[in-house]
Amino acid sequence: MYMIVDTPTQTVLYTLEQAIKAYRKLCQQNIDQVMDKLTVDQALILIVLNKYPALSQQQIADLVFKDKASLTRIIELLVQKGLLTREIHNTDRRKFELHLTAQGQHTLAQLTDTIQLNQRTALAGLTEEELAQFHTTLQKIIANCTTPA
Amino acid sequence: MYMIVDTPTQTVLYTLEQAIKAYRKLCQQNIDQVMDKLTVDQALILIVLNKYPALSQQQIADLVFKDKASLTRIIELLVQKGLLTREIHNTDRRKFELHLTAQGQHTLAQLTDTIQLNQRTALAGLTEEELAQFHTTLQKIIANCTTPA
DNA sequence: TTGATTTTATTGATATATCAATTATATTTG
DNA sequence: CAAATATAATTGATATATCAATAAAATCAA
Repeated sequence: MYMIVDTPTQTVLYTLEQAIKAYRKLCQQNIDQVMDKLTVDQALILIVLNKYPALSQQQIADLVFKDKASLTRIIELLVQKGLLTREIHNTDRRKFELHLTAQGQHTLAQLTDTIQLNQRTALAGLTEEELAQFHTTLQKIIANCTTPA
Repeated sequence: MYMIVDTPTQTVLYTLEQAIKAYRKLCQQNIDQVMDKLTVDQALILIVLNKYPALSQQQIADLVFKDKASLTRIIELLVQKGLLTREIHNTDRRKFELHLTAQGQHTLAQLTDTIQLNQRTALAGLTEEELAQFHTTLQKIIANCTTPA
Protein backbone atom coordinates (compact mmCIF):
# COMPACT_ATOMS: atom_id res chain seq x y z
CA MET A 1 0.00 0.00 0.00
CA TYR A 2 1.37 3.37 -0.96
CA MET A 3 -0.51 5.71 1.28
CA ILE A 4 -0.18 9.33 0.36
CA VAL A 5 -1.16 11.17 3.48
CA ASP A 6 -3.03 14.44 3.35
CA THR A 7 -0.85 16.44 5.64
CA PRO A 8 -1.13 20.24 5.84
CA THR A 9 2.30 20.05 4.31
CA GLN A 10 0.97 18.48 1.19
CA THR A 11 -2.09 20.68 1.04
CA VAL A 12 -0.09 23.88 1.23
CA LEU A 13 2.12 23.19 -1.75
CA TYR A 14 -0.86 21.97 -3.73
CA THR A 15 -2.65 25.21 -2.90
CA LEU A 16 0.41 27.16 -3.90
CA GLU A 17 0.26 25.60 -7.35
CA GLN A 18 -3.45 26.35 -7.54
CA ALA A 19 -2.91 29.98 -6.58
CA ILE A 20 -0.25 30.69 -9.16
CA LYS A 21 -2.37 29.10 -11.89
CA ALA A 22 -5.44 31.06 -10.88
CA TYR A 23 -3.40 34.26 -10.88
CA ARG A 24 -1.89 33.56 -14.28
CA LYS A 25 -5.31 32.87 -15.72
CA LEU A 26 -6.66 36.12 -14.32
CA CYS A 27 -3.71 38.02 -15.79
CA GLN A 28 -4.19 36.50 -19.21
CA GLN A 29 -7.92 37.24 -19.19
CA ASN A 30 -7.31 40.87 -18.31
CA ILE A 31 -4.58 41.25 -20.90
CA ASP A 32 -6.90 39.75 -23.52
CA GLN A 33 -9.39 42.53 -22.81
CA VAL A 34 -6.99 45.26 -23.92
CA MET A 35 -4.53 43.52 -26.22
CA ASP A 36 -4.71 40.96 -28.97
CA LYS A 37 -2.41 37.96 -28.95
CA LEU A 38 -0.05 38.94 -26.19
CA THR A 39 0.86 36.43 -23.51
CA VAL A 40 1.50 37.08 -19.84
CA ASP A 41 5.14 36.18 -20.30
CA GLN A 42 5.55 38.47 -23.27
CA ALA A 43 4.00 41.31 -21.30
CA LEU A 44 6.34 40.57 -18.40
CA ILE A 45 9.41 40.77 -20.61
CA LEU A 46 8.22 44.07 -22.07
CA ILE A 47 7.86 45.46 -18.57
CA VAL A 48 11.28 44.28 -17.48
CA LEU A 49 13.00 45.52 -20.62
CA ASN A 50 11.43 48.92 -20.25
CA LYS A 51 12.55 49.12 -16.66
CA TYR A 52 16.02 47.63 -17.09
CA PRO A 53 17.04 48.26 -20.70
CA ALA A 54 20.70 47.45 -20.09
CA LEU A 55 20.32 43.89 -18.85
CA SER A 56 21.58 40.95 -20.87
CA GLN A 57 19.17 38.19 -21.78
CA GLN A 58 20.68 35.93 -19.15
CA GLN A 59 20.23 38.63 -16.51
CA ILE A 60 16.62 39.14 -17.51
CA ALA A 61 16.08 35.40 -17.40
CA ASP A 62 17.46 35.25 -13.87
CA LEU A 63 15.33 38.19 -12.83
CA VAL A 64 12.08 36.58 -13.93
CA PHE A 65 13.09 32.98 -13.10
CA LYS A 66 13.11 31.82 -16.67
CA ASP A 67 15.57 29.83 -18.71
CA LYS A 68 17.80 31.71 -21.14
CA ALA A 69 16.44 29.50 -23.90
CA SER A 70 12.91 30.60 -23.07
CA LEU A 71 14.04 34.20 -23.14
CA THR A 72 15.50 33.79 -26.61
CA ARG A 73 12.16 32.53 -27.88
CA ILE A 74 9.99 35.08 -26.12
CA ILE A 75 12.19 37.90 -27.42
CA GLU A 76 12.00 36.44 -30.91
CA LEU A 77 8.21 36.65 -30.79
CA LEU A 78 8.28 40.21 -29.46
CA VAL A 79 10.58 41.22 -32.31
CA GLN A 80 8.28 39.48 -34.80
CA LYS A 81 5.34 41.44 -33.39
CA GLY A 82 7.27 44.67 -33.89
CA LEU A 83 7.34 45.47 -30.18
CA LEU A 84 11.09 45.12 -29.76
CA THR A 85 14.28 45.73 -31.69
CA ARG A 86 17.35 43.58 -31.26
CA GLU A 87 20.73 44.87 -32.30
CA ILE A 88 24.23 43.61 -31.70
CA HIS A 89 25.77 45.11 -28.61
CA ASN A 90 28.30 47.89 -29.06
CA THR A 91 31.11 46.61 -26.92
CA ASP A 92 30.33 42.90 -26.56
CA ARG A 93 29.31 41.23 -29.75
CA ARG A 94 27.98 38.16 -27.93
CA LYS A 95 25.18 40.25 -26.51
CA PHE A 96 22.22 42.11 -27.95
CA GLU A 97 20.79 45.51 -27.26
CA LEU A 98 17.06 45.26 -26.83
CA HIS A 99 14.80 48.28 -27.17
CA LEU A 100 11.07 48.75 -27.14
CA THR A 101 9.78 50.15 -30.40
CA ALA A 102 7.22 52.95 -30.43
CA GLN A 103 4.60 50.26 -30.77
CA GLY A 104 6.16 48.42 -27.85
CA GLN A 105 5.97 51.55 -25.72
CA HIS A 106 2.39 52.04 -26.78
CA THR A 107 1.53 48.45 -25.91
CA LEU A 108 3.13 48.78 -22.52
CA ALA A 109 1.25 52.00 -21.86
CA GLN A 110 -2.01 50.23 -22.59
CA LEU A 111 -1.04 47.49 -20.16
CA THR A 112 -0.17 49.55 -17.10
CA ASP A 113 -3.75 49.75 -15.91
CA THR A 114 -4.17 46.03 -16.47
CA ILE A 115 -1.07 45.21 -14.47
CA GLN A 116 -2.28 47.25 -11.55
CA LEU A 117 -5.73 45.72 -11.89
CA ASN A 118 -4.31 42.21 -11.80
CA GLN A 119 -2.38 42.88 -8.63
CA ARG A 120 -5.17 44.71 -6.86
CA THR A 121 -7.68 42.02 -7.82
CA ALA A 122 -5.50 39.15 -6.66
CA LEU A 123 -4.63 40.74 -3.34
CA ALA A 124 -7.94 42.42 -2.56
CA GLY A 125 -8.85 42.33 1.09
CA LEU A 126 -5.40 41.39 2.34
CA THR A 127 -3.85 43.57 5.01
CA GLU A 128 -0.28 44.80 4.92
CA GLU A 129 0.57 42.54 7.83
CA GLU A 130 -0.92 39.55 6.11
CA LEU A 131 1.03 40.32 2.95
CA ALA A 132 4.23 40.79 4.89
CA GLN A 133 3.77 37.47 6.68
CA PHE A 134 2.93 35.78 3.40
CA HIS A 135 6.04 37.16 1.83
CA THR A 136 8.18 35.98 4.73
CA THR A 137 6.83 32.46 4.46
CA LEU A 138 7.41 32.40 0.72
CA GLN A 139 11.00 33.47 1.25
CA LYS A 140 11.52 30.65 3.74
CA ILE A 141 10.15 28.13 1.26
CA ILE A 142 12.39 29.49 -1.48
CA ALA A 143 15.41 29.27 0.81
CA ASN A 144 14.49 25.72 1.79
CA CYS A 145 14.17 24.68 -1.84
CA THR A 146 17.34 26.32 -3.08
CA THR A 147 19.89 25.69 -0.37
CA PRO A 148 22.21 23.00 -1.72
CA ALA A 149 21.34 20.28 0.81
CA MET B 1 6.92 57.36 -18.85
CA TYR B 2 5.47 54.02 -17.90
CA MET B 3 6.42 53.71 -14.29
CA ILE B 4 6.00 50.25 -12.86
CA VAL B 5 5.92 50.78 -9.14
CA ASP B 6 7.47 48.29 -6.76
CA THR B 7 4.61 47.87 -4.36
CA PRO B 8 4.52 44.99 -1.86
CA THR B 9 1.65 43.89 -4.00
CA GLN B 10 3.88 43.37 -6.96
CA THR B 11 6.66 41.81 -4.97
CA VAL B 12 4.42 39.20 -3.40
CA LEU B 13 3.12 37.74 -6.62
CA TYR B 14 6.60 37.78 -8.07
CA THR B 15 7.82 35.88 -5.03
CA LEU B 16 4.95 33.44 -5.39
CA GLU B 17 6.15 32.61 -8.89
CA GLN B 18 9.68 32.24 -7.63
CA ALA B 19 8.60 29.89 -4.85
CA ILE B 20 6.65 27.52 -7.06
CA LYS B 21 9.52 27.33 -9.52
CA ALA B 22 12.05 26.66 -6.78
CA TYR B 23 9.80 23.95 -5.38
CA ARG B 24 9.31 22.31 -8.75
CA LYS B 25 13.02 22.30 -9.37
CA LEU B 26 13.66 20.69 -5.99
CA CYS B 27 11.04 18.03 -6.72
CA GLN B 28 12.53 17.21 -10.09
CA GLN B 29 16.04 16.98 -8.67
CA ASN B 30 14.89 14.58 -5.96
CA ILE B 31 12.92 12.46 -8.41
CA ASP B 32 15.95 12.27 -10.67
CA GLN B 33 17.91 10.72 -7.82
CA VAL B 34 15.64 7.68 -7.62
CA MET B 35 14.02 7.45 -11.04
CA ASP B 36 15.16 7.83 -14.61
CA LYS B 37 13.21 10.01 -17.00
CA LEU B 38 10.13 10.69 -14.94
CA THR B 39 8.80 14.23 -14.68
CA VAL B 40 7.17 15.87 -11.69
CA ASP B 41 3.86 15.99 -13.53
CA GLN B 42 4.02 12.34 -14.50
CA ALA B 43 4.75 11.42 -10.88
CA LEU B 44 1.82 13.55 -9.76
CA ILE B 45 -0.58 11.80 -12.10
CA LEU B 46 0.63 8.40 -10.89
CA ILE B 47 -0.05 9.45 -7.32
CA VAL B 48 -3.51 10.74 -8.10
CA LEU B 49 -4.47 7.72 -10.18
CA ASN B 50 -3.36 5.39 -7.43
CA LYS B 51 -5.39 7.30 -4.90
CA TYR B 52 -8.49 7.91 -7.03
CA PRO B 53 -8.59 5.14 -9.63
CA ALA B 54 -12.18 5.80 -10.62
CA LEU B 55 -11.82 9.41 -11.76
CA SER B 56 -12.22 10.41 -15.37
CA GLN B 57 -9.42 12.25 -17.09
CA GLN B 58 -11.35 15.48 -16.88
CA GLN B 59 -11.86 15.00 -13.14
CA ILE B 60 -8.17 14.30 -12.64
CA ALA B 61 -7.34 17.38 -14.68
CA ASP B 62 -9.58 19.51 -12.47
CA LEU B 63 -8.07 18.00 -9.35
CA VAL B 64 -4.51 18.91 -10.31
CA PHE B 65 -5.37 22.17 -12.12
CA LYS B 66 -4.36 20.93 -15.50
CA ASP B 67 -6.02 21.05 -18.88
CA LYS B 68 -7.69 17.89 -20.16
CA ALA B 69 -5.46 18.09 -23.23
CA SER B 70 -2.38 18.05 -21.02
CA LEU B 71 -3.78 15.03 -19.19
CA THR B 72 -4.23 13.14 -22.43
CA ARG B 73 -0.59 13.67 -23.27
CA ILE B 74 0.82 12.91 -19.84
CA ILE B 75 -1.20 9.69 -19.70
CA GLU B 76 0.00 8.77 -23.15
CA LEU B 77 3.60 9.00 -21.95
CA LEU B 78 2.86 6.98 -18.81
CA VAL B 79 1.30 4.25 -20.95
CA GLN B 80 4.33 4.33 -23.27
CA LYS B 81 6.59 3.89 -20.27
CA GLY B 82 4.58 0.88 -19.18
CA LEU B 83 3.46 2.47 -15.93
CA LEU B 84 -0.21 2.68 -16.80
CA THR B 85 -2.84 0.75 -18.72
CA ARG B 86 -5.70 2.46 -20.49
CA GLU B 87 -8.81 0.50 -21.40
CA ILE B 88 -12.20 1.55 -22.62
CA HIS B 89 -14.63 2.11 -19.79
CA ASN B 90 -17.18 -0.60 -19.13
CA THR B 91 -20.34 1.45 -19.03
CA ASP B 92 -19.35 4.66 -20.82
CA ARG B 93 -17.34 4.15 -23.95
CA ARG B 94 -16.28 7.77 -24.11
CA LYS B 95 -14.17 7.25 -21.01
CA PHE B 96 -11.12 5.18 -20.19
CA GLU B 97 -10.25 3.03 -17.22
CA LEU B 98 -6.74 3.81 -16.08
CA HIS B 99 -4.76 1.42 -13.92
CA LEU B 100 -1.21 1.38 -12.63
CA THR B 101 0.73 -1.58 -13.90
CA ALA B 102 2.95 -3.59 -11.56
CA GLN B 103 5.80 -1.42 -12.76
CA GLY B 104 3.70 1.65 -12.09
CA GLN B 105 3.05 0.48 -8.53
CA HIS B 106 6.74 -0.22 -8.10
CA THR B 107 7.67 3.20 -9.40
CA LEU B 108 5.22 4.86 -7.07
CA ALA B 109 6.57 2.88 -4.12
CA GLN B 110 10.05 4.13 -4.91
CA LEU B 111 8.74 7.68 -4.98
CA THR B 112 6.91 7.82 -1.66
CA ASP B 113 10.04 8.70 0.29
CA THR B 114 10.93 11.32 -2.27
CA ILE B 115 7.51 12.90 -2.07
CA GLN B 116 7.72 13.17 1.69
CA LEU B 117 11.27 14.48 1.39
CA ASN B 118 10.20 17.18 -1.02
CA GLN B 119 7.47 18.40 1.27
CA ARG B 120 9.54 18.27 4.43
CA THR B 121 12.43 20.04 2.72
CA ALA B 122 10.29 22.81 1.29
CA LEU B 123 8.46 23.49 4.55
CA ALA B 124 11.29 22.92 7.01
CA GLY B 125 11.22 25.28 9.96
CA LEU B 126 7.65 26.47 9.42
CA THR B 127 5.26 26.21 12.34
CA GLU B 128 1.75 24.87 12.09
CA GLU B 129 0.39 28.36 12.71
CA GLU B 130 2.54 29.80 9.99
CA LEU B 131 1.41 27.12 7.56
CA ALA B 132 -2.22 27.63 8.48
CA GLN B 133 -1.93 31.38 7.94
CA PHE B 134 -0.12 30.82 4.67
CA HIS B 135 -2.84 28.49 3.50
CA THR B 136 -5.54 30.99 4.43
CA THR B 137 -3.85 33.73 2.45
CA LEU B 138 -3.43 31.46 -0.56
CA GLN B 139 -7.12 30.62 -0.44
CA LYS B 140 -8.01 34.30 -0.40
CA ILE B 141 -5.82 34.92 -3.43
CA ILE B 142 -7.40 32.00 -5.26
CA ALA B 143 -10.86 33.28 -4.45
CA ASN B 144 -9.92 36.77 -5.63
CA CYS B 145 -8.59 35.43 -8.91
CA THR B 146 -11.45 33.10 -9.67
CA THR B 147 -14.56 35.04 -8.68
CA PRO B 148 -16.20 36.10 -11.92
CA ALA B 149 -15.75 39.85 -11.46
C1' DT C 1 50.01 36.11 -28.69
C1' DT C 2 48.42 31.53 -28.91
C1' DG C 3 45.63 28.18 -26.53
C1' DA C 4 42.45 27.14 -22.97
C1' DT C 5 38.54 28.61 -20.59
C1' DT C 6 34.47 31.25 -19.82
C1' DT C 7 30.52 33.76 -21.17
C1' DT C 8 26.38 34.84 -24.13
C1' DA C 9 23.14 33.35 -26.83
C1' DT C 10 20.97 30.01 -30.12
C1' DT C 11 19.17 25.57 -31.42
C1' DG C 12 17.18 20.91 -30.94
C1' DA C 13 14.53 17.68 -28.45
C1' DT C 14 11.00 16.63 -25.36
C1' DA C 15 7.33 17.86 -21.95
C1' DT C 16 3.65 20.72 -20.58
C1' DA C 17 -0.07 24.75 -20.99
C1' DT C 18 -3.79 26.60 -23.41
C1' DC C 19 -7.27 27.24 -26.73
C1' DA C 20 -10.07 25.79 -30.55
C1' DA C 21 -11.83 22.30 -33.42
C1' DT C 22 -13.13 17.64 -33.90
C1' DT C 23 -14.78 12.83 -32.96
C1' DA C 24 -17.32 9.61 -30.59
C1' DT C 25 -20.60 8.48 -27.39
C1' DA C 26 -24.47 9.63 -24.04
C1' DT C 27 -28.33 12.05 -22.77
C1' DT C 28 -32.17 14.93 -23.36
C1' DT C 29 -36.11 16.67 -25.74
C1' DG C 30 -39.85 16.93 -28.62
C1' DC D 1 -37.49 7.04 -31.72
C1' DA D 2 -35.02 10.98 -34.18
C1' DA D 3 -32.89 15.32 -33.59
C1' DA D 4 -30.63 18.36 -30.75
C1' DT D 5 -27.59 18.89 -27.08
C1' DA D 6 -24.11 17.66 -23.82
C1' DT D 7 -20.05 15.19 -22.36
C1' DA D 8 -15.28 12.76 -22.69
C1' DA D 9 -11.39 12.64 -24.84
C1' DT D 10 -8.21 13.55 -28.75
C1' DT D 11 -5.75 16.42 -31.97
C1' DG D 12 -3.56 20.56 -33.89
C1' DA D 13 -1.39 24.87 -33.29
C1' DT D 14 1.31 27.87 -30.66
C1' DA D 15 3.84 29.27 -26.41
C1' DT D 16 6.77 28.18 -22.70
C1' DA D 17 10.08 25.07 -19.60
C1' DT D 18 14.11 22.44 -19.33
C1' DC D 19 18.23 20.24 -20.54
C1' DA D 20 22.06 19.36 -23.55
C1' DA D 21 24.83 20.58 -27.33
C1' DT D 22 26.69 24.06 -30.08
C1' DA D 23 28.62 28.55 -31.96
C1' DA D 24 30.67 32.80 -31.41
C1' DA D 25 33.00 36.05 -28.93
C1' DA D 26 35.55 37.54 -24.84
C1' DT D 27 38.84 36.70 -21.26
C1' DC D 28 42.51 34.41 -19.01
C1' DA D 29 46.86 32.10 -18.73
C1' DA D 30 51.23 30.49 -20.04
